Amino acid sequence: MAEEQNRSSLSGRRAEAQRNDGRILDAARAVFLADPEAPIAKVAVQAGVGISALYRRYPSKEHLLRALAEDGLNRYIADLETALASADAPWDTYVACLARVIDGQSQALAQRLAGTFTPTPELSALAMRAGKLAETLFQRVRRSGELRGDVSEADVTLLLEMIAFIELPGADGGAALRHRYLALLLQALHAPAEAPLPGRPARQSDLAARWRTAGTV
Amino acid sequence: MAEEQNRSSLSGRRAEAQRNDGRILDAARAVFLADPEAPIAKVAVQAGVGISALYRRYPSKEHLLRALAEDGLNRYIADLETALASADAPWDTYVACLARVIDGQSQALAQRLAGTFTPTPELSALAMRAGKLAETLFQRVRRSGELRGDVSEADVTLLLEMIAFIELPGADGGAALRHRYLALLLQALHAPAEAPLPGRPARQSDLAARWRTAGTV
DNA sequence: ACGGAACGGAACGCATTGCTCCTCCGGCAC
DNA sequence: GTGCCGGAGGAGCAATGCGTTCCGTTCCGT
Repeated sequence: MAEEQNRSSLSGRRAEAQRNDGRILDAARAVFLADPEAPIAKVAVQAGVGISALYRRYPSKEHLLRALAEDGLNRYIADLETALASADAPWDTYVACLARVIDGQSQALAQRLAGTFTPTPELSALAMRAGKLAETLFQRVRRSGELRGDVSEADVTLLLEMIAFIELPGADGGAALRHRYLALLLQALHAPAEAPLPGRPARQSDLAARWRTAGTV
Repeated sequence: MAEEQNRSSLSGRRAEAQRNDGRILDAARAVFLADPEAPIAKVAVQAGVGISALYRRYPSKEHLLRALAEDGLNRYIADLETALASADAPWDTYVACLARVIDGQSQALAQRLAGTFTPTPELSALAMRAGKLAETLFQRVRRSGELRGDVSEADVTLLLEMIAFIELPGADGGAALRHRYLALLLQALHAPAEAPLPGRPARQSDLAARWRTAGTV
């Protein structure tokens, strides 16, 4: 049974199928970013395809969500690796990286998807890898001395999530404002501090505790 | 302490009814703050009453939501009026007021309730009144010169909403962190600015445009 | 020309939810 | 004590929305 026809040069129906592949993921990203509990039909409409085109690729809604999460994590990891590979000043690199993360909304996606599906070991591994990279990057900035001393990495994570919540109707959906408020926050995070912050820094364990609160009874 | 049962404290069934009155609103606030689309049964459970006790007071879910919104707006207005009546320095007054607003979560409540019910003229009037008060307070701070010049009132509103999104499982639900991040933001908002912010300030019309985004196509 | 891959979208069954309604309980007048 | 009545509890109903399946259609590839 030698029926290998997986050539990269596809045409006609095959080409449409391949195009749809990407369109469906893009549509899913847009739809579930706007409403994490959106019905699957909305994704199909946004992608401009029928429902069956969707089910041909993903056996269930959960599989689609998992694919989306994996995609988002990979983008996030790519941003982190770019920053880690940069030879510029740590602080400038960090600022640029955070801006890219905010733009890509990978953080927002991960956060909104939390609890809508059960993670696979593969996804957990990806998440752990991303966490390690983020920590390395953070430590580098910390050692550079340009970050105020009384904020933790978990603090920055929460602040980023916070910014990702900003959403406005309109052409850019509030992207410009997200950058604006990121810049504002970064000025406050830049050493030296005007005054110490009240309360205790957030801890990583505070963040981890949230990955289970979705639909439990 | 003597059990000061006033005239209003009626005996038996009547007393229970009156207690339930407050418990239901408190329960509704907690439940709908956690999940704006929670079923009404959840409120009943949280309040420790049956469903009929709830329907005896509010003819429908929408009425309950409206009552909750009105309650939240009134708390918000009370905070603003307290600040406006204060004789302290404008900046300090403002800081204290924002802290109270963040604590009361009235902003978060209003935001999460948006779109779940159709507002009555009375509610709109209350909202307008709150808006006027907030603007007056903001202008006073602006004239005091202690606020960096390149942020608008809508910017502050969005930043407050942003902070209100911070939510963590645990005893205080993240209240301490909300104060922490409010303090951080206020340091960045305090004049003089380290560097001008990118982008344009948010406009009131940007905010107003969101009060309709519930079920748009 | 024909087999079948990919598609669109109606239809199905299930889960959830707002609300109603019947039953029961406890205080109060007599 | 006894019967009445306001109030509470919670099962049940009807409606709605959802994920998934299924079937008829289109059109590429041979």
